Amino acid sequence: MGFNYPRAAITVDCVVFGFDEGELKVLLIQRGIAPFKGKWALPGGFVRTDETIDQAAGRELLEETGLTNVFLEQLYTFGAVDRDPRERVVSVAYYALVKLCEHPATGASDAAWFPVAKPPTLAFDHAEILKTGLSRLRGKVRYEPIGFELLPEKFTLSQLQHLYESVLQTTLDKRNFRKRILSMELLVSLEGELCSGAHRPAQLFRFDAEKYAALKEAGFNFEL
Amino acid sequence: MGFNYPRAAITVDCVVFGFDEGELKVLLIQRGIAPFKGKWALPGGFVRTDETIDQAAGRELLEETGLTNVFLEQLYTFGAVDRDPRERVVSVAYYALVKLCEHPATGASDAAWFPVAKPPTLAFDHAEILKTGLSRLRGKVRYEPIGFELLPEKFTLSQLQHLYESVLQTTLDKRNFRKRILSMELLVSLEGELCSGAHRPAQLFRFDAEKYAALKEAGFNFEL
DNA sequence: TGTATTGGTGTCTTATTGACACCAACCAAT
DNA sequence: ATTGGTTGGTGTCAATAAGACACCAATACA
Repeated sequence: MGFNYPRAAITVDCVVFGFDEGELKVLLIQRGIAPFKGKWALPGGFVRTDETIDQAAGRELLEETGLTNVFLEQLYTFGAVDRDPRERVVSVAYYALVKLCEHPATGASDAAWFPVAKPPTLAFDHAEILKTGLSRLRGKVRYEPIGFELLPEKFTLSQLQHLYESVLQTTLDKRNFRKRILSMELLVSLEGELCSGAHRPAQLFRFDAEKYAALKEAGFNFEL
Repeated sequence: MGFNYPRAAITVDCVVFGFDEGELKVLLIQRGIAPFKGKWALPGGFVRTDETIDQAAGRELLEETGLTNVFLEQLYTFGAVDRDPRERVVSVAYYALVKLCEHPATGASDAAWFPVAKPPTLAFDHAEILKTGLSRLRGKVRYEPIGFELLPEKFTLSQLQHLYESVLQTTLDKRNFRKRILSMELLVSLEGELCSGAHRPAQLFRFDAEKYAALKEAGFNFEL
């Protein structure tokens, strides 16, 4: 049964997060065609029959934003009957985490970064998808070291703290934060490499992904 | 674009968990038709164009197992190209938690409960879906009070502890477990109602869902 | 030279976690 | 009636983790 029924189309949509100027941002595309022409929307498009859904998400991300080789994970599937005014479309949403500093150009001229706190009016049910993505990011950042996906390879402890404060919408004690994050021994201090500015230079660190993988295998749990 | 492409079919599949005889179980259906005729599979079927995916999951669960009014939540969407040998089928998987004691009959005669630890060979990629569901359940049971969905309305603290031990694959200290679970004040002691047997009778409790909803609203987090 | 800005550090108090052992109440068998 | 088997129910203490808290250092720029 089922093979002769009219079929829904399947799309992917990507909630692309970036962190810049101490603020969490989302990458949106301005639609050039109806419906919702001129409105901002999540990058995405139709899934082809010869590619997996994961592949479709990666492909659309590359085509629409120029981004590749970024953290990309399935988020949730949205299947309300009327979510697309044209016809039945089921969308498998993904979320991506981008090292914004290393991908400064968004590629497409119709793409722009918006603060997640005050996005423009979005097409389709993309506001709901964004909200779901944000909620997932907030939940996951506390027990998986995915925050590093939003920072450059080399970062300072202050940058990391500000990232967490921004994502979790809270403030953290500097000494306690440094104590906890360093006690996990997942950060490698890049001796001699400093970050300068109109103030005392800061020590740069990088996240040791291999060490984390090994520890995780052995039962270690990252937490906050 | 996209509207004239050949389209994948969309199905739902449900990982239905139950708890019985101190063991976590999953409800499977023996397939009566090809492909995988005679093999065991997760209950599921095609999504109709006039229903949401959530509705499809609930409907298929009712049609194939007779279960209704149970905890049902989206799990993950599986979209490998060759996961169905007939043609391209994308499946949105759900997981359900059933109070097995209160739904003793499975309805359909081709349905049966299997221990999640040693399921039979499954059709399609259902082994992977089951694995994903189990992993989700293990993760979620620790920070959301969903374990109660697997127990009768009235239960003893020992039953609850055995449920957690079974799901989390660990052993828990009786006194510490009771101390923690009671300290949350989410269990209502049903005075005078006892559970008898060939031993000292046990106090029955029920989970106070309204109180949990209120506390959660105020920022409370259930944990273990 | 001094002022503004961010970087970096340790202690102490309090709260949480985790280890641990015994008696109680019932049923069943003798 | 007594005994043995089985599960129910309870509190303390030690170790660990969490959280509050303030000052000096290094640089750029005026």
